[in-house]
Amino acid sequence: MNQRRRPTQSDVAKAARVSQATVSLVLSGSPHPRTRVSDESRQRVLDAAEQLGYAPNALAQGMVRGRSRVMGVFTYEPVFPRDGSNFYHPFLVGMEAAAEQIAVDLLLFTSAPLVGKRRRLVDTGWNRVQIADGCVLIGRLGDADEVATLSEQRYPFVHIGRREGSQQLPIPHVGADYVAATAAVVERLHGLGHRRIAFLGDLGGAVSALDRLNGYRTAIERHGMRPIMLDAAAFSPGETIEVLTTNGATAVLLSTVTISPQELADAATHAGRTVPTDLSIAVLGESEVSPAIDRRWSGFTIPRVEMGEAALRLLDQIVRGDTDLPHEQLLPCATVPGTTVATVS
Amino acid sequence: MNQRRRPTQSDVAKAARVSQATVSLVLSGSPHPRTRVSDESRQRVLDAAEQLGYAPNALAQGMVRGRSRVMGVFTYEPVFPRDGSNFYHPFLVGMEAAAEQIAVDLLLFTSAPLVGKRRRLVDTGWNRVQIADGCVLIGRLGDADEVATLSEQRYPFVHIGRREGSQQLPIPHVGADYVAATAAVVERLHGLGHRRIAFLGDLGGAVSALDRLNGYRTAIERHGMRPIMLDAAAFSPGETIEVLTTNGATAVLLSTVTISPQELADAATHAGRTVPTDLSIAVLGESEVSPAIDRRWSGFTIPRVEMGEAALRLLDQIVRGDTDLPHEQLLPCATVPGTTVATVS
DNA sequence: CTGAAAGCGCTTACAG
DNA sequence: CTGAAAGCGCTTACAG
Repeated sequence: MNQRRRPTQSDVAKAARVSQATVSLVLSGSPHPRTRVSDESRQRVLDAAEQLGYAPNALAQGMVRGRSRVMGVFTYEPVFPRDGSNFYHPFLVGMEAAAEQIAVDLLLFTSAPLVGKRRRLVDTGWNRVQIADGCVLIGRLGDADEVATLSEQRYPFVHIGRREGSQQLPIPHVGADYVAATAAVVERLHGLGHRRIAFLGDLGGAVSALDRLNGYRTAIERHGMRPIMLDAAAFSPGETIEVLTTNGATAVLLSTVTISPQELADAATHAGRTVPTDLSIAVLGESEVSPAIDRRWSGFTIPRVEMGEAALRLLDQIVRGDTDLPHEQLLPCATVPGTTVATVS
Repeated sequence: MNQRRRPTQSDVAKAARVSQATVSLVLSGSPHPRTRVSDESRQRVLDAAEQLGYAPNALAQGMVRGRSRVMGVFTYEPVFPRDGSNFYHPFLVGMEAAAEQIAVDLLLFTSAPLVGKRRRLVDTGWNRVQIADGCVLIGRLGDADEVATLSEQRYPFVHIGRREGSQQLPIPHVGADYVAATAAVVERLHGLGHRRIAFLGDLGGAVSALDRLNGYRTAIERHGMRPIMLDAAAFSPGETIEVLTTNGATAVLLSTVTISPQELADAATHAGRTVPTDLSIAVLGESEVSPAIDRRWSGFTIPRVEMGEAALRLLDQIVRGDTDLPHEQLLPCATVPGTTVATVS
């Protein structure tokens, strides 16, 4: 009965007594078409479209234009995990803001089932990905092969988080400048009189961990200090404090998911050292696993909202075919004054 | 150079020395096709597709099938507001879980710009909406006309939150059973000996508020008690306590965004009444504005994750053309024992 | 200025 | 069993 299908350009054309092509020209033609339509025809088309409630089929437009004005967001883990942790939220805040400005919709690839703990992009999600003009990739579990495949296929994408590619196939990404931010923390501590500053981190090999380590080393060496690097995985909080004391450290930079700042502070207290009077603690950004770090911890925060925004903007430029774009965009981290660093006593 | 376009079925056909139609049949034909392909051809097609890295163009499939396996999520306010509030998050948790199971992707309509404080669905977003097979609508600011337009156009959609339509055009929705949940709270208090139970709420007229009020009244009358209904907008917390005392209320149900449970409790303390000894307080679900309610408050919570899941499931059924679906699906709220109600003293 | 035509990449009857 | 053809709704040269 009322189950009428949506009107198409042909319907409008019939009503306006023009050709379907003319309708297309009037309703969704380029602003500077090579062919013009008489004002009379144009008006008839406009009226008919209005009257029929015509709206273009975005799928058909997307197909012929090769663009859909949809940007994909692929996360290797669930975007909205059930456990209430909320790692991706800030990125999405930024992406939504940017999406509104560049007028694109965001497609979350929720159809790719989790295999093990992560989603497979290329296998299952591959043909789905192409619904979008490009894709933002987020997550720690990113697979190098998958990313390489995207590159090879010249599919436009931007990775959130620093990521090394190859000379021929660089990986466009938006990251945080951990090197500078970590160096700045060292500078700050040095300015407060600290001369024995330790680094407690996951010395495994993640890019983001290495960046922090590099920033630490550079700044330490610049001031002729001796680096004290501890692998968080090797010690319990109590042992860590012991080692710090043995090394005469008056400050420690924390870059690990193994020990929380609170655990470390508790261990210090337990050992009779007061934070920050006897030991300054600085946190090098929220960890990805437990993003919520209280603002009272001194250190820096990762500019996630800005990273989300920048990633979508960069992706948009890539999709538009802008060439000569930098493959790397590093955003500055914001210093957190906090209350856990102080002048050396 | 390497700027090769993605291979199409025609490319595969050429490589496999069959027709494009045969490729379609092999690669994305229905499980029970009316025409069969010889095993030999099939294998050649499969090999060629593999070799060329063929993946179907989901846009083209969507167009010809009239389905895209994309479900839209339309929120009248930003999904991810910058202020860090997080109203939609639980719904998205549920929708993502359901999306994975029914194998659809989620399209967030972030391209519709905010007009004033809200997005316009029909104007700007209208043709975008149709990229999706159907759409989940969430938000307090829903416009009745827009929803009516969707109904008239027979566009598949599901509203989250109870919503009355008309006889001819009912609005499919998933809500929470506030009536039953509120009645249950009254029952609980009655069981604890309370005989003068007040209701403090926004008596304005939102459906969800009326539901709670109805549940309250029904339960109150069932036990022959006298209803005590207070408009939260009319009193300060201090005055509220006064009125409650005057009315001899030993318990109060809180259903308002005007006064927070904590404010009310503080006012009670200030007036020399201890919670819950002298006054039991029950909270009738998280408010939409400040969703985080501590579990220590007795009352109930809104099953948002489940609502998100149910909404997407219902939408999927509607899209599949399931007829005779109930237009309303009410989910039970979970009781929160809490520590703010006690036996009447 | 306007219409007929080709084509985007697919699916699905319909002939051979 | 396989191919040629039509068509989904659009855009964009190309003739009149």
